[in-house]
Amino acid sequence: MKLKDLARELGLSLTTVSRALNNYPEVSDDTRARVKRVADRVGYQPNIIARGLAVGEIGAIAVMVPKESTSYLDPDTIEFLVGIAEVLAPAGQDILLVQSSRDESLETCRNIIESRRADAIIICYPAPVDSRVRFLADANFPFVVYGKSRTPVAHTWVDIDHRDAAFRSTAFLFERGHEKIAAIEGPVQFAFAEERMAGIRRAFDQFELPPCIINDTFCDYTGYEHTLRLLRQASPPTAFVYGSLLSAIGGGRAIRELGKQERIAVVTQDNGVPYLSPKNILPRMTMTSFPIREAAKRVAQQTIRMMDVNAAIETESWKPRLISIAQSGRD
Amino acid sequence: MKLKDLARELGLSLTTVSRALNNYPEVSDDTRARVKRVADRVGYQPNIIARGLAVGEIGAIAVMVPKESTSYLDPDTIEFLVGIAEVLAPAGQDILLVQSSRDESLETCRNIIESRRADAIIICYPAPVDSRVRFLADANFPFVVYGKSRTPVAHTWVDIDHRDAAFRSTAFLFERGHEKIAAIEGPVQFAFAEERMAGIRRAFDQFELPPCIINDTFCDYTGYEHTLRLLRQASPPTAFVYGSLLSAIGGGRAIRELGKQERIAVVTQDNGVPYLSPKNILPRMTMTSFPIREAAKRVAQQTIRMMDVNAAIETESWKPRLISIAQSGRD
DNA sequence: CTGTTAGCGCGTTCAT
DNA sequence: ATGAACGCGCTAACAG
Repeated sequence: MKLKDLARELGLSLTTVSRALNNYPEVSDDTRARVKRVADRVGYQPNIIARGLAVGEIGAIAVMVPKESTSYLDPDTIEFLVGIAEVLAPAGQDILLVQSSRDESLETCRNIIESRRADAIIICYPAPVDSRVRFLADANFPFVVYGKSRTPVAHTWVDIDHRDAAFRSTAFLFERGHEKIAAIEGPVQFAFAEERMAGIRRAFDQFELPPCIINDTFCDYTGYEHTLRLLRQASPPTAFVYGSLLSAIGGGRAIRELGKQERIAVVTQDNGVPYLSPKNILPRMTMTSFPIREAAKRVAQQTIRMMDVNAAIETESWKPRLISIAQSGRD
Repeated sequence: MKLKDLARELGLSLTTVSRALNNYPEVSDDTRARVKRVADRVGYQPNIIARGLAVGEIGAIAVMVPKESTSYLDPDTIEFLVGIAEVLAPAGQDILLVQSSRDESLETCRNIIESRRADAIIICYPAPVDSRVRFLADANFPFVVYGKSRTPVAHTWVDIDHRDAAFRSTAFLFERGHEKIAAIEGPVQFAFAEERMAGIRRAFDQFELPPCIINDTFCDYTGYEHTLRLLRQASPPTAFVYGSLLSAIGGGRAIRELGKQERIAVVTQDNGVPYLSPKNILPRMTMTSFPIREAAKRVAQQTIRMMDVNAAIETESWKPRLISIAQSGRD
């Protein structure tokens, strides 16, 4: 069923039918009513491609999430996607899920905008300096970044204040008398990892101690292995900071295995993933917490806003709550 | 940069350039080479929409996943999506992520095919009798279902043998002397839940005991609450079967809280989600295991196959492994 | 208020 | 081997 068929059935011209369906003001109310009624009855659906070609929009937004060869869509990324979907679906925008590894990300990005596969792009977890940002800004293509990068181009982004969160996490432990603290953080190829490291370093500087930071993929076994290794050292840490609950879970396992769960303090970043409840984890952990789903909603709203031709650039930084848990430690 | 621009740049006609890029046999080799070289240099990308309009294909496959009001994309669904993406991305097919609740799913489905938003549809977790199956089959639209439903229409599907897995899980416990077994299973609106219940009932029948099955959303707190409630009964179960690791995690927490982790046996279904490692869970659990990511890959391959006009209908059922863990129990 | 006409960018017959 | 012309289904100027 195409527009032409519908027009023939109604005895109207193609144009009038189109206008009636798209709520143009110049069609009479009863014509519009009649058109819509019949369209509804015969189940007419406009061909989205033809419409896209005519209007120059496709009704979809691409979400670029990182793909590393050994990795998977982690729970945080998923929660992010869920938040995006919650805003975009009611807005009638489809989501184009695009995974791309670091070195092909610019190419993928180009591909999306030149083939007009999407009307806007959301970049999730940018690199410290991300080539896509300049490219998209130059191309004047609507985009929003989830993550504060150092890319020297004005652009709209939303992020959690990772630097502040990491600083407070570390300081929290220092203030409780810990002197040997280890941080298990994410890969340096991501901006947020850099931000967290800056916060952690500041805390170490302030308490005049040399930093101990490890960077690796966030997942159970990396958290486990690094923690185990560190705890087996001659003078092991008495406290750990984890950049992700995933690593913290693995780290917690290592701590339990060594029977140290009463003597090691832990602070972790928590993104509020419902099924990764810290309640299940031992040892108990203090956390900096911000629901990534809410951040994602803001990203989506900003993206819709940026699709307006003369939208201004905005940035948003959200501070996580510190949820202090009575736990073991040196004090 | 459009085809016309490229043609002008090359001093060739639009047609020839198009044919050269699409590997038509009638263009001379050096013309083709020259065209491709220049296209590559100037970064020409065909407009996917215009191409779609001309060819009648859009280069995207819709994945319909259930959305329940209180719920989120759970880890299993995500792993499923990852598997889909692993196959579809290299095949040059985009993924259109579509969440829809049960009662609007048929409408959403219609919408997708009538507006030609996608070239094929993947249905994830069908209802026991799913209206979309008949609709898509009637419309002769390519689709594959992840999940064995009772819909009386021949169609291509891929699934894990849930009935067998659930039967073996339950029988495993009976054989170890348990007589009071409770099953925490998924919502009956999904076909897989029905399948699992059939398997569980068969085990109960075989051992001539009345079944105890609870149906609820799979998540931490439902697992927790049902388990807690049951364990506080007058004569509580000595063993639990969980349809999902998510519920099992919550259930395990309830068991630990009551200090019964040495006396309760647990069997769970495990979909091989990397970050939900059962290694972190107490009490230890026996599991029926099958990587949902692998199943998803099969689904994606089947979908690509079904996009061929005269593809035959195929069905695949995969048996999970039973991974027996030495654990507490009555024996 | 309604209809006619011209694109949107590409693939593809039909000529040459 | 190459090009001109048409159509995919729809929207948007431009008439009337």
